[in-house]
Amino acid sequence: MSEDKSVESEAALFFAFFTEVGILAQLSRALLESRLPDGVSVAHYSVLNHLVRVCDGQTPLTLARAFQVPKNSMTHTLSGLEARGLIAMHVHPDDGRSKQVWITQDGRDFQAAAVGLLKEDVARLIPKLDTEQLEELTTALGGIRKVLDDDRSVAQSHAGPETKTP
Amino acid sequence: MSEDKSVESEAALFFAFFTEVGILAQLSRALLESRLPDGVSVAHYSVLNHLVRVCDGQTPLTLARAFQVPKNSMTHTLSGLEARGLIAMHVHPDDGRSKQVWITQDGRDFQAAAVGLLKEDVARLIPKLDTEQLEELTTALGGIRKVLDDDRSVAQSHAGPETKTP
DNA sequence: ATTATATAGTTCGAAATCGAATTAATGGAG
DNA sequence: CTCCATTAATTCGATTTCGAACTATATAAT
Repeated sequence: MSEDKSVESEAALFFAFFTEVGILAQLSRALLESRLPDGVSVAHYSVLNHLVRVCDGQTPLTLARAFQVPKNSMTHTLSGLEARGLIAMHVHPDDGRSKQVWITQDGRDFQAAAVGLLKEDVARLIPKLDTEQLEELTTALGGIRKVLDDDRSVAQSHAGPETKTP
Repeated sequence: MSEDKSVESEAALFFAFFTEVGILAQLSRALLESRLPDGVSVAHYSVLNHLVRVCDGQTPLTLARAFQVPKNSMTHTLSGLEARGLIAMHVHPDDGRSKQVWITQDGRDFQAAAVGLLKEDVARLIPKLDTEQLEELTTALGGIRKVLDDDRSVAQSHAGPETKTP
């Protein structure tokens, strides 16, 4: 094998990798979506999950950065959750411009129930997957994520200073 | 290490993996989107790319399946491309219900130019990535994709018979 | 031939997403 | 204290996405 691979083949590999990532993301997203009750989107579920598993009391902007979405998208998602009584938002005690997002008991109950919705799917799929490989892949993907994430500060002419990862 | 991992930790790994996949997909998608000219979406670009790199003359439904999107979404994407003169659609000679999608010379020119839009990004990122690892990862992800894809036929109560992968 | 069923594509309405402009609050410079 | 630049969140408008209903062709059964 030639050590000095052509730029083209490297680029092709680059695209193939991200194509595969994109397809996998779409497949898993579609599966999750099909399991969620009507009116609750993947975005809703993800935020609720984050509030339970990481922590609540964060600001909308912090959440937007954590999920790599524009802050107005997060506003929309949060207002949906608030309308359903799954979260509560209060003015931030230290900064009148900002808010704190707290999960409610209903929100916790919902999240706990939602985890079970995928139980069957996970049980069916796990035996078909190599758990050890999955672990290695997760680590490796995390590394690539970091590379891309760090690069975002560098990427020229990408105007928007908003939406940066923590 | 215990051979008999708990279901919970396996499920957690499962979620961690797909979370990582989702974040990577969003990052790469956002980068691509920021490079495309105004009015051309990632969906437009992907279809155009497919027509050049795989083949044109396929039907909208075939394309929808290839991209894992509902057929009406593909209709929308294709009409955008047609309005820009990047593709042409004709009634299928063998089936009056169906159509054939052909890329135009303008479409080919556009696709050729678009590849260059990401050249800088690829050149900047490739040195930060392990090419060999990227290759292994792509293969491994493809395997997992296949597992998920095959599983879709099994996944109970997933009503929609439409949108199946070729 | 006629009818029923299935398939390809479109239309329609609802929801999600996001860039840009807007409003409100903060914090610093003079 | 006042002004001004900055930051957090929202609102607005345009686009994308998708499920469900619809139209038209095609295929099979009788």
